[in-house]
Amino acid sequence: MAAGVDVETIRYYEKAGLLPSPARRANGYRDYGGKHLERLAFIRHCRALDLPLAKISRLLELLSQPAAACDDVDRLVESQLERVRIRIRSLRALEKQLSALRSRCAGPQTAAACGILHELVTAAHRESVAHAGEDRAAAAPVTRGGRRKVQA
Amino acid sequence: MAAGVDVETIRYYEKAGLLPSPARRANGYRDYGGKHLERLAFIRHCRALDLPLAKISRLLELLSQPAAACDDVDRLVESQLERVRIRIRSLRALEKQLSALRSRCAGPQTAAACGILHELVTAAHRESVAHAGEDRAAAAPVTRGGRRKVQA
DNA sequence: GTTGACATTGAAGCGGCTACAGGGTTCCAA
DNA sequence: TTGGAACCCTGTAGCCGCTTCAATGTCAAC
Repeated sequence: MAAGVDVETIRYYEKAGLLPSPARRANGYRDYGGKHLERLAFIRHCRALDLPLAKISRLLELLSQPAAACDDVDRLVESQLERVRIRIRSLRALEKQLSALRSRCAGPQTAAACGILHELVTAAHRESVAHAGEDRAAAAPVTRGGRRKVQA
Repeated sequence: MAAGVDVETIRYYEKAGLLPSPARRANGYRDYGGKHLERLAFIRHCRALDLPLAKISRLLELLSQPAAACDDVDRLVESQLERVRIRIRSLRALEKQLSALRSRCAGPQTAAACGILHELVTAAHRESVAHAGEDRAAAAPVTRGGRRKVQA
């Protein structure tokens, strides 16, 4: 029975402690049983939901302790959902910018006349000026322990 | 003038060949000039558009060759836009799944009774069965050179 | 002179695989 | 029977775009 998962990925999970090491055949080949495959399917399903391996690990732990409380399962799903929504919002903003950018293209040009390149440069410039203003404003109240930035 | 970019990130760009090494002061400190800052701002703006460094590198190259043709600038933006749209679609599907999953939560439970965990396990199982069917179907015509999957 | 916040370098770590080198095994066909 | 393809093994390094760390140097303020 094929599991539909790349071998290297499985071995990676094994090394990472998400899958127990399977029994070996006489020749040293791994021998996966039903339990392994179910566990693997569970992992892949969770990965398809973009859960990080660390959280999946936690879920697997809970699965093996039926009496444990499951409050953080809900929290985990909730926070994952929130992450996904945030990512969608930022990608939508990105999409807007990129399609605006695309509309700057006026057909084959030289680099010097390229509307897209031109827009990228001026947008970058605008932003860097805005940043400088921000920093000047933020510098006044306290010298808080933010990460260091660069001087020119 | 602060550039709003983490120092380590800048050095990373320098090592990666995206930024030229700046002049040094007597004590060895880096001395950034206007050109550097502009170039840095350009890079950060492109990164904000989620362009990979390799593509940004290509754009910078074009910027320094005003006479070059800029056809691939358009293609680059286009393909980036396509990537973003695909990602949005898949994240929306994800959002759906996650919010369906969340609705399975019936308040504090033990792990054994947790609706979410339960759903995860059965969904994973369904999928693994579907996969097995797929593979059986795909195995018939030709043994094409796909990546190897696991046996149980 | 001592503290504290900056700067420098190089190397390692993150996540989640993916690829590759250098071998062994199994199976099928010529 | 031999040869080649297609699988398996182990171990290590690479990918991206940073981030973090350790060990050291420099500089301004108190």
